[in-house]
Amino acid sequence: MRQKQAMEHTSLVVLHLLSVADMYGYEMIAALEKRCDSTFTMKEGTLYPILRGLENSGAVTAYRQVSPAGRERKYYHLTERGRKQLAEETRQWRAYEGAINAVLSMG
Amino acid sequence: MRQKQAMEHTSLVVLHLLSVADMYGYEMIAALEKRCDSTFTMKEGTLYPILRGLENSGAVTAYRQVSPAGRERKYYHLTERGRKQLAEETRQWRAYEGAINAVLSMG
DNA sequence: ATAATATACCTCGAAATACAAGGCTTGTCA
DNA sequence: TGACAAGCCTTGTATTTCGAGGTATATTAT
Repeated sequence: MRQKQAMEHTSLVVLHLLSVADMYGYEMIAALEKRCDSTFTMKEGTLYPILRGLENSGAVTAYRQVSPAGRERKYYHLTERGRKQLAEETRQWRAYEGAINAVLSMG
Repeated sequence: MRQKQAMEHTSLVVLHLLSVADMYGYEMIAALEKRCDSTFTMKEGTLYPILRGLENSGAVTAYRQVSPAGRERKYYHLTERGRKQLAEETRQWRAYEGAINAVLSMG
């Protein structure tokens, strides 16, 4: 049975995070966990393939940087193309949300 | 490529429709199309397996009835168990919606 | 010094979901 | 008669997510 916690709109969320600041994978997972009060948790097995896809499609670029602590991190940066994709996915989310709520308000 | 119109929360929507009135499959598709202004369209290949699952799990019961026009229709009726499932799925939808919007309001 | 834990990245395979594309039957209308 | 709408259904495929691993380095506890 698939988890009910399923993320479903992963790329939208990832793109939005990167519109705020460049981030690395592990950081995104922590940021999400905090921001949505553990309503869902993005799993690494979900995130990293998504990031690779976004990189391949040109929505993000990546660069490696060593933290003060000495660990290497892979930062992702949103491109102009990525911003357009974010705008489009946000629009689609609003439409989807509105449609579900329209149905739920029936009766 | 999977459609962007994906329904994702099919059972929630179906359960809610049936909380308003007993309905048959074809009718649900038309009702949804109308209610959410064609934002998404539930496909038959999606709906009928869902209905079968809900029936198997006891969330709905089904009965056949012949319309005035003479065509046979399979009506679905929401059970008490189905109402509980609807309440739970609605709660989860609200949480999910809130969490996504919390992330989108960052920055 | 050594063990354990946290940070940080990644991959593979299984399970779930939705849809396209069909099929079947009966009724209506030209 | 033929075409189309109503109405139900199934199979195969593509996609998505996640569980469960693996690897490596730095910190902390023992």
